[in-house]
Amino acid sequence: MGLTGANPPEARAATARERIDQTAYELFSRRGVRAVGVDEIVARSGVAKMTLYRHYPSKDHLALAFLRRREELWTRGWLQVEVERRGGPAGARLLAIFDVFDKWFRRPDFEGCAFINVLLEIDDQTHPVRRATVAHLATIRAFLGRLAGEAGITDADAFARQWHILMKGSIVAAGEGDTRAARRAQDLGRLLLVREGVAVADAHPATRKRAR
Amino acid sequence: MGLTGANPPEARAATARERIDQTAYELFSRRGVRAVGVDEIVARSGVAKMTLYRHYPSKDHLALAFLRRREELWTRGWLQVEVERRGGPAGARLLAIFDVFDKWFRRPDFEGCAFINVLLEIDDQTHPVRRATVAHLATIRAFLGRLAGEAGITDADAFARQWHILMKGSIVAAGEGDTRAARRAQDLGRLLLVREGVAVADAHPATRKRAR
DNA sequence: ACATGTTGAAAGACCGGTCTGTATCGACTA
DNA sequence: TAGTCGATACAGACCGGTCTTTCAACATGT
Repeated sequence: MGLTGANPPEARAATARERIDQTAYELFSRRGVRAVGVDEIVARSGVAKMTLYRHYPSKDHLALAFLRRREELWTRGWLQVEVERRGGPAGARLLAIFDVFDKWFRRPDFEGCAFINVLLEIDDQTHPVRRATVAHLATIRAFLGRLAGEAGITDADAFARQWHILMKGSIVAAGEGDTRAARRAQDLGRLLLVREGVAVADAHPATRKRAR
Repeated sequence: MGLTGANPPEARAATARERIDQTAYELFSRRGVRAVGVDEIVARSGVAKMTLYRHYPSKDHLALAFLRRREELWTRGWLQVEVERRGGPAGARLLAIFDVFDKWFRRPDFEGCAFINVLLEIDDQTHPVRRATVAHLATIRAFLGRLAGEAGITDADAFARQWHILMKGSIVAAGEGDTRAARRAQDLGRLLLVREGVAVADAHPATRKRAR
């Protein structure tokens, strides 16, 4: 059939597909799924339109692939790696999420959370792309639940949902232009950890509130 | 010139404009600005397209008018009224925000926060519609700052920004489908009020955490 | 009271552009 | 020679925005 060659068996196909995936990642991450047309993806990736539609039967399928890639690169490959790299007890790693966010929010090309962006731009609750964003957000919450369990918190799911509210709220605030949003959410997170009986180091002196 | 009649001087014009405004409000609130076309607004409001474009020179102007109306009806006419109606000290009214949100989140036609929705669907930071959403969100924060001042909190702006993070985070969580998001955020808010030295009533027994 | 003129609004055709998705064709290559 | 890919044109729908036609309500002159 000649489908698999000798040297680059699917290297050429992977090359074209990878160019599509990477371009879609960059554009969808920043501007959402609806606001970016396939023509722009085709033009920027230097690929034929038919090539795109041979790899993905529709734009929605490409959007789903983008969300999977976003989880792979952002959630797992960046957020979780950066947090775990900082090590320490689980409580410290939970707080470290907002250290990572702080750097993220200050990047001039801050693009926001693609899962939230896509979630809010699709009204239809049954749309598969919207459902996928909900699932990917649940993946993030599962990571939080794991850390909560490690920290000895009994109701890890409730804790993870509260922590996730802090994360999502700070991301929207950063989108509004508040570059200190991560520190504000971290301060709230510290209060929650203390209430849950998790040992927590003091805040950095510069941002520490006066002692009660 | 006959521009102003006797009985309905501009009553007919106001009727047409009001139908446009109301239809735009319903559609934009739920689906955002980009996803709704002017043709649909024209069709659903039973108005001629030219009538719309005589009142608003462009769709963006209609979007700006919608955001103003949203602040008038939602922020001032609903949220602030419902919160103030519950009365009590400022701390209790801050917590009451999440009582109001709790009812809101449980409504089957929950539509989310239009300001957040529009904010996230426009990438261009200089776009006037996007800037308007930022301003309208600041209006909400000003309300929070007023309550914080009443509660005797020194840095009312920082407090308002933290409280707003809780509100926005819970709204996104509700959009994901978490109907308990308001209670989770309220619990975090209570921790913040206590830390700030504001007297706070205990949580409702049903949702109260075991005593520390 | 009646004819006349003005005006706002509804209906809908229309314009150029963009959307997703398809079809075609030519070049290159294994 | 078969199969992939890029380039391009195209189809059909929809986008924001403009324009024309038609009609009904009103103001005015006599």
